[in-house]
Amino acid sequence: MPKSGNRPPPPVSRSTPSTVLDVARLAGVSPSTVSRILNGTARVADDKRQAVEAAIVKLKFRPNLSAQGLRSGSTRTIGVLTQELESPYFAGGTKGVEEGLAGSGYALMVVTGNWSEQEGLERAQLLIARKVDALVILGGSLTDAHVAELAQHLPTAITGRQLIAPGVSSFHCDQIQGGLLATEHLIRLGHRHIAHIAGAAHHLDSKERCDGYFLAHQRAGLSVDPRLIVAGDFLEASGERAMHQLFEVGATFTAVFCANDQMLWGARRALYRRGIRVPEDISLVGVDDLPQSAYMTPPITTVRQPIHDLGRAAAIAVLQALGAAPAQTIKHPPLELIVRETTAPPNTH
Amino acid sequence: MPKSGNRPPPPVSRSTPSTVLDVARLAGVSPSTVSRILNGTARVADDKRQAVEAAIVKLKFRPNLSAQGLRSGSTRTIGVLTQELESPYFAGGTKGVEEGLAGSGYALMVVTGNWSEQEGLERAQLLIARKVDALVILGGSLTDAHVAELAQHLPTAITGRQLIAPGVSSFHCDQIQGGLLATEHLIRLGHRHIAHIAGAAHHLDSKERCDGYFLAHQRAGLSVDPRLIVAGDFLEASGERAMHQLFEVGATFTAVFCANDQMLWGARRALYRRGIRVPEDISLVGVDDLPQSAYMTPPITTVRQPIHDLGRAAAIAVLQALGAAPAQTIKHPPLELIVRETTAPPNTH
DNA sequence: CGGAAGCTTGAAAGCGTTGCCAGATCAGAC
DNA sequence: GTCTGATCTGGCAACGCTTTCAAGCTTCCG
Repeated sequence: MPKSGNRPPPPVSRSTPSTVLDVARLAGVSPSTVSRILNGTARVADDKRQAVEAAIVKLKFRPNLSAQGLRSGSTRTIGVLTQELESPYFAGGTKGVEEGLAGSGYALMVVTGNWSEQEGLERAQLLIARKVDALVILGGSLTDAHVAELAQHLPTAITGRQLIAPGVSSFHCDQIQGGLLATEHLIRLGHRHIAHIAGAAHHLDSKERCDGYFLAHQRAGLSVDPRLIVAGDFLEASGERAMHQLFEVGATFTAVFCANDQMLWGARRALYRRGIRVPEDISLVGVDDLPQSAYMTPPITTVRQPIHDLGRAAAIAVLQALGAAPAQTIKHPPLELIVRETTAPPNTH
Repeated sequence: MPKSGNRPPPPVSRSTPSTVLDVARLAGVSPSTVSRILNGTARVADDKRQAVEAAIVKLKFRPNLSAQGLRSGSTRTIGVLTQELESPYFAGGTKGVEEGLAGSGYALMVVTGNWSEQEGLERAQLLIARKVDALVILGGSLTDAHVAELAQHLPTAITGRQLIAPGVSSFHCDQIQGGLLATEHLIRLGHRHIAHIAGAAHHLDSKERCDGYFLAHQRAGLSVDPRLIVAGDFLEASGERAMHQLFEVGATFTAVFCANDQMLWGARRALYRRGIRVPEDISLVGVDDLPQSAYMTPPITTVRQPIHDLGRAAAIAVLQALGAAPAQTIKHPPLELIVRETTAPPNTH
């Protein structure tokens, strides 16, 4: 049993921080002048400015954000609703938001919705109760209506879907295209029996990627064996389960398109368990290009999702809505197929 | 080029939220009474309480946190200093903190130090400037002195090191033990030439794990070839580099203890590139047991770090310091070896 | 029946900041 | 020398909330 933390830390005395009034007194000016210098609201004589700046340094003065918030109504905080901190995909999005906010003076308040509509909504409302200045929603279990309703309270940006509503910016990649890219790659390699492990049933992304899968087949004049499509929930375990299922139905296939990398990892483990080689026996393509995918064995072929850029774009969009960033159109890169080593021509023994 | 976000969202009008005064007026009482009901500060007659509660619901009243913060000095926010949002290890810690805070009414403000002492310190100070009520530091590039100095301003908890200082709780697992567990496992399997890919040079964890590695050898009466120790920085790329280096020096080894899983992933890719089998030719052990490690091929043998529990413990500790959680000793599980499939007896061909 | 004690309630001050308004200062023009 | 206008500065109120203080009311005891 580790013993750390078993004894309470010794208490400590903390000094009261200084206020504008302290600074004003030390500099021999009024609080208003200090405020003006702090915010650049008006011209101030050079000697006073210097006196004030010296006093600020001397007293280590930092404006009280609660007071500023109360006065101005702005907390200089952006709320982020994500699904799960440990999901590499959403972590990437959150990081993108952080990057987009860098240097803006805005801080991040992160809450998680745990993939649940109910919980996501509650947490988002918590964020609003805390008076965050804007909301960034990453992906989503929330309905469009909910998002629109939240956006009535504050500027909102959402990634992973297209949503036209007052006060909301949305950033989204066409996931049909993602399914298309992945499946066409497989078809081009010569695969004719391609299975699909789909994402969570009610998610738009799942549907779109599946549509892309069908579209690729259609364009190639290929038909799809419906037994080759099995549902997952975007998590590793479901991918593993799905892969085993695929073998149980007994349909033949030489490749699998997984609706995301995490499910692909699970599927890959199922294959490993069964002693089936990748890509010699079965090819695998995923979606997302999570950081770990490049380090899997073999490294994974996948459709890169610009999740970083989407997060950054969302951050910049709300900053713009807040007047804290120059208005200009925000771009992000498109989906891109990253060919690594889980795909090869089918094994025609 | 995706077109999302190219047009600014339509503006929206937002109504002003209601205040205690509105509630008081509607309920026919004074603001003081409303406050008393909100905070349970004093007994209030039942009829007034009901009137106030009805008014709160009717007006959808939510207390303004900035005002509360200004008045009471508490923002009901805990600052978390992490290294990097996308690191699965630190994401796990952050999640632990979130769990520990669940239901406490405190929210999370996360900043990242990017592995840098300088940046970490700046971000922590930002958190303090924002008047977070307490600080949780995950792992760390900060010196003990810095942490102690931060703790003068607010209750602080830190994971990943033992630190006795006024106002700080620390939660830590003995990493010598970690190195020992991993290396002894290898020795027990029969390995006699074990390489070590060490972590970032100035990190205590790196040193301790390396010490454990030596200790295990010493206990088994084995000597260590110093050429078998090569430094990394805890990131995947460094593990890959280190593994190639190991082959270049020409010393023989049949197993590698990697100071964390991420470097192990890199090392494993180097092995894959060289066509060397795991675990038949080379055994691999890591530390952390990141979620992805179980899905690598083959699944990774590693020393599980209870990072979740450490984060949760840290959260509870600061809650206690804040008087928001019952005082009791906080426990967390010890390090544990998870034997999966990257280790086997050495190949004695 | 008077007064002490206890309970509930309202008035008001103030947390630290900002922004309006008005006063002060100064330069320049007549 | 006086007046106008521009420029700079201080006073003061207010943001929404909590909390102290004291007043009003009830109850109970002598």
